[in-house]
Amino acid sequence: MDTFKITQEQLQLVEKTGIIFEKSGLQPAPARVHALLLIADKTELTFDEIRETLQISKGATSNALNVLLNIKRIEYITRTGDRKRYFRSHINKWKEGINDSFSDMRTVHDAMREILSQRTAETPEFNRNLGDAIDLMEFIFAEIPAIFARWEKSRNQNN
Amino acid sequence: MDTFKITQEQLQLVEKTGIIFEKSGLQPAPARVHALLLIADKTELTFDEIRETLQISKGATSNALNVLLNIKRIEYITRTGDRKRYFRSHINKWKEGINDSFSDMRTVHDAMREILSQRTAETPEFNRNLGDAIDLMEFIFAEIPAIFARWEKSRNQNN
DNA sequence: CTTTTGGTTCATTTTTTACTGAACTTTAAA
DNA sequence: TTTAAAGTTCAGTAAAAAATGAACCAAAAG
Repeated sequence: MDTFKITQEQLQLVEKTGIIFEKSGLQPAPARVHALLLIADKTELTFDEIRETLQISKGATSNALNVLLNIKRIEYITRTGDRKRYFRSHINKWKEGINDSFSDMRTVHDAMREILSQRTAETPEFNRNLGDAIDLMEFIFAEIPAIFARWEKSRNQNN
Repeated sequence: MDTFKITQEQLQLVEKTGIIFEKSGLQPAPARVHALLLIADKTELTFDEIRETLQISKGATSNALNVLLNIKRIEYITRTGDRKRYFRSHINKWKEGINDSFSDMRTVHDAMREILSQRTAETPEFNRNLGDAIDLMEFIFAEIPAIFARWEKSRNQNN
């Protein structure tokens, strides 16, 4: 196992990016693991390489990896005759990932719809504004597939 | 002050919606205050109405309202000869709000760009995938204003 | 003035979240 | 048949986030 190296700058970027991922809903350790797998020169890291690099306990490492596997932010590969798992970012499937990032918005949207359906009819202006906001969100969601398609197209032209 | 009333069902919906808002980054008390101002039949509530309805302390109420005012999720109005402030959801400015909900995505996007710029050149496939993901995000952001415009248009037609 | 209203502030406490590390499991070598 | 490697699990603890409530403040009313 050629000992994997990371620079101080990279480690700082891991912390910085980790905080951004925390804000997007990940716990601290999973956030840093995810960042590490995007930043490290080696794109496939073992449990122990992650643990040592981030200086976290086995328990925290195990938990972080399983959290990230569950939400499909990472995946792992194995090698014949090697019991270790090699974890890597799921960046090759980023398209699904981007789609997922809209799902929080969808959840809020659904909640708004339920609220509107429960509201008193005594506040027509408020209800209309709320309805408009819901409408616009729906409109945006409906447009997403077309945007993906247009992107694919503009991309093929530039190749 | 005609005592403002809320049903058990509405209160339950406040809790449920509050949890959704928590997941989108709000603290528990601000999340519930925000939900209350969307759900209550009375759309303009005073400090004490909010405090009593949600059964939270003055400190927590003060903090929650100021948090929500800062991030522009609520606003308040005053009435001549009345020292109280009447808080209400900023739903009339929901368009800006929806735009804001993309800003978390932008933050992640910017982080990804920094990561890509720092990456080793030794991993071309990984870098290309990361670059593609960044590209698609940029493409989506660029399309948003046009979507807003199309929505306005389709809306005017339906009126 | 001095009392009341409508809050704010902040030290302390409570609650929640996250991490540690030791004990355990499972598979594969030795 | 023992040892090691690669994790998992979970009780206990540490740390962080959030809420309480008493003291405070500023403006208006009495």
